[in-house]
Amino acid sequence: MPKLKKKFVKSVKKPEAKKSKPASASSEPKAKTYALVRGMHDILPRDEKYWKKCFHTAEDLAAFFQFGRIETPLLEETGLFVRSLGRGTDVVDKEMYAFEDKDGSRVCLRPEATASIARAFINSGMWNAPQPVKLWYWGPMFRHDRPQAGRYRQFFQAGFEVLGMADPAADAEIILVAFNFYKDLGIPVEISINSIGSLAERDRYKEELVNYYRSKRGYLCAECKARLNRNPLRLLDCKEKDCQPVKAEAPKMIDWLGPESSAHFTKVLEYLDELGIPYNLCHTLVRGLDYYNNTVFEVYPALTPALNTEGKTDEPVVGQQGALGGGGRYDGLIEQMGGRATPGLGMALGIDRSILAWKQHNEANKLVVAGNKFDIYFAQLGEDSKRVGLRLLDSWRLAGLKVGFNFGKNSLKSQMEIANNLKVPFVIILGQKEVQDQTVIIRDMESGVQEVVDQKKAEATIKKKLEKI
RNA sequence: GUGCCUAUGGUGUAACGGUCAGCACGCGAGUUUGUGGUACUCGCAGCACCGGUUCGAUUCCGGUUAGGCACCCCA
Repeated sequence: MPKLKKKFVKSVKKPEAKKSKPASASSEPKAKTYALVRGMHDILPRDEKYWKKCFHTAEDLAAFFQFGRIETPLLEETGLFVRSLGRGTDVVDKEMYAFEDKDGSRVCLRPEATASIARAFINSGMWNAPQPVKLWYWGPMFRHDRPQAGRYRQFFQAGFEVLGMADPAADAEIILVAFNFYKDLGIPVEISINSIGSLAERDRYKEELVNYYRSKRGYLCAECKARLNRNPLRLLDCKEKDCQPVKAEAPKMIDWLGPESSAHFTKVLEYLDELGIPYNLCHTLVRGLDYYNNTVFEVYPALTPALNTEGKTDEPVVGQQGALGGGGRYDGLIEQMGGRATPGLGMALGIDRSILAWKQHNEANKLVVAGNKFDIYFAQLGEDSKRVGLRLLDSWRLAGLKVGFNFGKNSLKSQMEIANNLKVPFVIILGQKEVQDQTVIIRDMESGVQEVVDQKKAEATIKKKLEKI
């Protein structure tokens, strides 16, 4: 019987409820909604704590290592990247958001920032500044790649560049900054490092590599056969099983370094040893941008131990294909871009990816990143207490207190609930009575003890109480 | 850009060729007209889109879009 009743009530109620709603769905078609443009993503408040922490970590590192902040435009002349990154690189050939501006000039959204920084260095005569010039940046980059987890068409990079310093100490310093970024965030990473020598050395090595691979042509996958002509260095990237033995025996770049490059690389590694930064010598690490020489490195998330404890099959860890960050030396870039010959190097950290890896690491290890913390919560009752309360809130803001509040709530109960969820130690309550008496109630959330305090003394009282915790 | 997989409320998920698409979290209101962590009640919110098969499709098929995986490349 009760069932029937319920049914009956519902069937009567529902249509009525629909009618009473402000002329909606039934009568008028819903307005069109817009989806995100492919490869774009919103960074939502729920992720704010991660982004904030990343930014502050980068900012703090920049401050300590004395990098000055630089922000270059998102829009640059297309030629800037064609010249610096090099024709034939995927970034330039396939992934640029390039278009014609209204005056017919060819512009594009920056796919990376190093080229812009080289331009800015030259444009603003930074070679006259005390050397080295150390710069850092934070901002979105654009590449028209196929989106995947941690791979967006608009993505954020934090980058650090050192211009005007050839000393291998600079290489070590840059790697140290990258390493510290992850260390400070608590993301375990591995550094892969290699030296690709000078242009001439690299050319000689390429020749040798091609010769070697030609002799093994029969064992190679189709893709590698194509790479042999198109981009020999990429042969070293091949993941095809059959090519692995060939790869293992392949000549190594470091054996083809001249004495200068070799000494430079050795010193970089010595620095890293001294710093205790773990690294993997990676003979197959070559980078996709033309401007690099000598030291190149990449940062990878250290594989978290698989979740095999509960009989789970070792599924691949998702979204960990790419490097979190990477960089290297580019001694020829400034000159190539029309400036005075200036050595340089830098690296970029992929923030979106790093946060993804960070979240995965936290999830695997049951770690939680703290969000906003409040010292106190302010609960109000009635219009008068909102009016007075807002004034009090603002005075507490000036006093440096972090106060939670929600004037959209009218019941004390719901405000207490919020305060409880925020885990604040104290709640300040202001009702009609307190407005008249010019007092407030201070409630200790743990003990439940409340005291009435003069409004003028509230700030001092709260501060004292907070100190005791 | 190539190949493959996936698509259920804001989130995580369940079920089904056919009576109101279930649950949890969340959010809102209340039980308590000035007091939190529990409990209960009520409410909010969904079958991505377009087409086909069918008496009937959220379920089957095709396409689109989006997401994911591998490749490619890189951050």
